[in-house]
Amino acid sequence: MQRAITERQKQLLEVIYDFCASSGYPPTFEEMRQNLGVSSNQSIVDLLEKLRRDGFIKKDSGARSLAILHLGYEVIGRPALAPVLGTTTAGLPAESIEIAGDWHPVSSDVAKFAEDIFMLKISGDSMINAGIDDGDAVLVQTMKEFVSGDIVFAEIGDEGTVKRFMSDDKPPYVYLKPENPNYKNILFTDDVRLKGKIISVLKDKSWQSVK
Amino acid sequence: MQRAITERQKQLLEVIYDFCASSGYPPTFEEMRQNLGVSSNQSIVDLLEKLRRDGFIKKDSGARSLAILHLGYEVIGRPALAPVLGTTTAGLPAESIEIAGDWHPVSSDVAKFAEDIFMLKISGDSMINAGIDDGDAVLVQTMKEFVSGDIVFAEIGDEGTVKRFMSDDKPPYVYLKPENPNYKNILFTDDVRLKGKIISVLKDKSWQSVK
DNA sequence: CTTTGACAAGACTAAATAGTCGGGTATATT
DNA sequence: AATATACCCGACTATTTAGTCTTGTCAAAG
Repeated sequence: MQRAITERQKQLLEVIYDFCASSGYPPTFEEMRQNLGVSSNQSIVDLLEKLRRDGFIKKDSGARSLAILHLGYEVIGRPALAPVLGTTTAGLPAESIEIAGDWHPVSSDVAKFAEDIFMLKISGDSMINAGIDDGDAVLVQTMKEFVSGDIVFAEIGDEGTVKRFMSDDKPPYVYLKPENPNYKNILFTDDVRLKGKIISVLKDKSWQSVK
Repeated sequence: MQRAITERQKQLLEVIYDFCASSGYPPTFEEMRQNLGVSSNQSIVDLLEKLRRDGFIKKDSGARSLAILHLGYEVIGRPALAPVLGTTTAGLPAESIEIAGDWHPVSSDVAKFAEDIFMLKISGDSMINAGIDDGDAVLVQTMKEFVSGDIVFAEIGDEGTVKRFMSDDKPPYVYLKPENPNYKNILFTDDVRLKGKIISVLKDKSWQSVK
């Protein structure tokens, strides 16, 4: 069960990247064959499937329907895509996260981390004093360790929410703090699972397509 | 010899852009038809030809073989660069802005505005309650009109600073408010010039290049 | 020494997709 | 009135393209 990228897979990834960079759109199987120097579709099919399985690309059905998601160890100059998982709440934890199946382009600097990054749309006003308003979007980097003061994405039961993580010497010790005086702190129970840290806040409609 | 982009052409351009942004690859004729709400291929062919003629897109033969080139009325489709102007202060307005000559890749959604966008590194803690910490970076979109509550980038004399713009009915009427109780409001004088609004906050080191 | 995974060749089929043809309307310009 | 431009319809064809099938090599792992 080898999951590290192989030399050949890396080469194909580079072929795809180079093609995109110079043409502006992704290559066909035929074009990948030529640039990789193989004569069989099956080679491409196999390699693409592995790249997809390991999260390097996304592949839909249809002509040229592939996109590079990120590169594991290399700088890539192309906007990569972060999955938009759905809408979370910055108010009362009410709404569960659902996979929206949509993708948002992120800068390639961010995309370097992208194995563990996703994007959430915020609804609610419980974090307005932290600069996160209703309608904003946040990029969440999944991680396991947090320090007091981090703004985190947490699941409470099966609901997702964004709050500030607080860890004190005195009661209530460890809790999630909404950045809005109208909301109460959320105490830590077994039901609360921290998933990641907010690394970027895209204000309101600035992240959406412009009309 | 009409060369201005028409409303319909602009709509198609937006359809293409939106499709690319969410899928990572360009749309087919069929997909463009659906998103534009027409039933004929010819409509797409015609519109594409005009967009191509006027330099908005490139079109090769083959499936999904089109790409948005650059701008006409907006920057589209490719990773753009936002100039990093330097370090501003979120503490006492102390340091003047200097061109750092550095560039940061931004997502293509942001890049649509990019003629008027720049990025600043933040030093100081005067905006911590608005979620902007020392070491963060912000994207500033230059604009001329502001509403109370906007987080703005302002020049005071020859120094740059990021604060919340406030406009009240009662004294002190119009002022810049640090989001940190340890700092005092800054009253509006002739010396204060609002330059733009913060549209994105990139937390701490998440925006830097990783090694 | 057998199995498994990565990779490849070449031929084939099914489906997606571009692109054409021959119309049409509306509006503005000359 | 005549001409040009932008835009649209619906049906049709040609081609591109993805994807499958079958077979094979090689190297590493158990």
